[in-house]
Amino acid sequence: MSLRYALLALLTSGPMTGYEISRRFQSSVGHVWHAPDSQIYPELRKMEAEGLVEAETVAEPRGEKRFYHPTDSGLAAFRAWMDSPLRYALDRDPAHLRAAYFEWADPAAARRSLLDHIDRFEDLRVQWQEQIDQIDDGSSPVLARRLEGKDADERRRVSGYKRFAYEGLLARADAEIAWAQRGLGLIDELS
Amino acid sequence: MSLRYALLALLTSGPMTGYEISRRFQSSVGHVWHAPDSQIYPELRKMEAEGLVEAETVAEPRGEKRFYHPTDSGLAAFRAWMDSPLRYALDRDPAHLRAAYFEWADPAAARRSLLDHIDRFEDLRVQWQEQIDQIDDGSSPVLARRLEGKDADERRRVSGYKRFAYEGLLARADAEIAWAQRGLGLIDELS
DNA sequence: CGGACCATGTAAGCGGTTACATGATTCT
DNA sequence: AGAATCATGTAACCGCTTACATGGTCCG
Repeated sequence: MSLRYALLALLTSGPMTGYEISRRFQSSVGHVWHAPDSQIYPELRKMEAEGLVEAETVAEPRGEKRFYHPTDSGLAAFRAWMDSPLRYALDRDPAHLRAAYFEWADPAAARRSLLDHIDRFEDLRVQWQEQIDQIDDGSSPVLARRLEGKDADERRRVSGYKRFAYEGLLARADAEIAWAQRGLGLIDELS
Repeated sequence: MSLRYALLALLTSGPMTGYEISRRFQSSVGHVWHAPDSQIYPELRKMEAEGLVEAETVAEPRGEKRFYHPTDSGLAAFRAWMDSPLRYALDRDPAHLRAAYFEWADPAAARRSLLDHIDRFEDLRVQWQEQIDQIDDGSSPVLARRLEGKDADERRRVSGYKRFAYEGLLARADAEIAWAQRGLGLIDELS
């Protein structure tokens, strides 16, 4: 149910075609709310049908393009969601589930699970750090558009919250890596 | 797809009736893989149909009870899962999604989101700490049954991995709380 | 001319959520 | 007698995954 809010969040940075949405989604808000194209396009249509977004057709050198933007009611829905209580997903964590029963795994396989865990979060860590660097040096196109025509205070707010979100992810990655590394030691100790 | 492995994990501690499974699930493996009764009972039937678990009917003072236990093929499936690569869920994190766009929220609502986040993880922290305490003082019935008839080395392994899993969750809770608290400061600073 | 990128999806299926439903037994 | 716990689900729905599909355009 948050997909539409993720899409609205993206569209508050400016009008975009469906394709731009799908690409920019991956490189920005998709880091906190993943969605494949096969979900994005149908959801956009539903949102259009419900009047949350609108497409404006603009003539282009060849063909024409449809630029989506949030409607007033879309912005209102987004703000209402921002002010509503959060709905958390229930805990479902395959890595910790498995770790709790490592006595049933081959020690080598248990080690592999933890090494995969470390790899995964190191990869994510790099991606998230890149996002933070882009926020800091202004090289994110979505954010740059979002900051256009804003005063210094608003810019600080907008960038500050993006940075804050990614810092949280980074801290999580560090915690996961540290945990998995402790686990490697534990396996050696116990097997 | 991990539900069945969570159920098998639970059943490796000893035979149980459906009802015992559903209760004990909540208080043990359910902490890392949540599932409601409405999912557990049908899944058990499917697993029975596929020969992963078997129920033994035992006469009781009044009526009779069906005690489920994993079959050899169930244990093999569980071990195979333990040794297979993990499948991670894609990132979908409503709290971080929202935090990244706090400039669209009323500052009071943003604060409330973060305070809810802190509450949630403090509650979870308490639950997880209780689990760790129960592991340490032997007061977890599921774990106690699991340790029956095992030698000291095996006991250390079984308890050690359970503890390790919960420690990871605890560290995560701490990180989430610290993050949200930083966020409260940030909101004050920026608004 | 061929490969990367632009552009936009459909369809089947499943895992999970939510709401609802029922009746027996044990405890106070 | 009434509440809590035992005991076991069904049904509708939906968000999401996976696999597949198609054709245009730009660049080297």
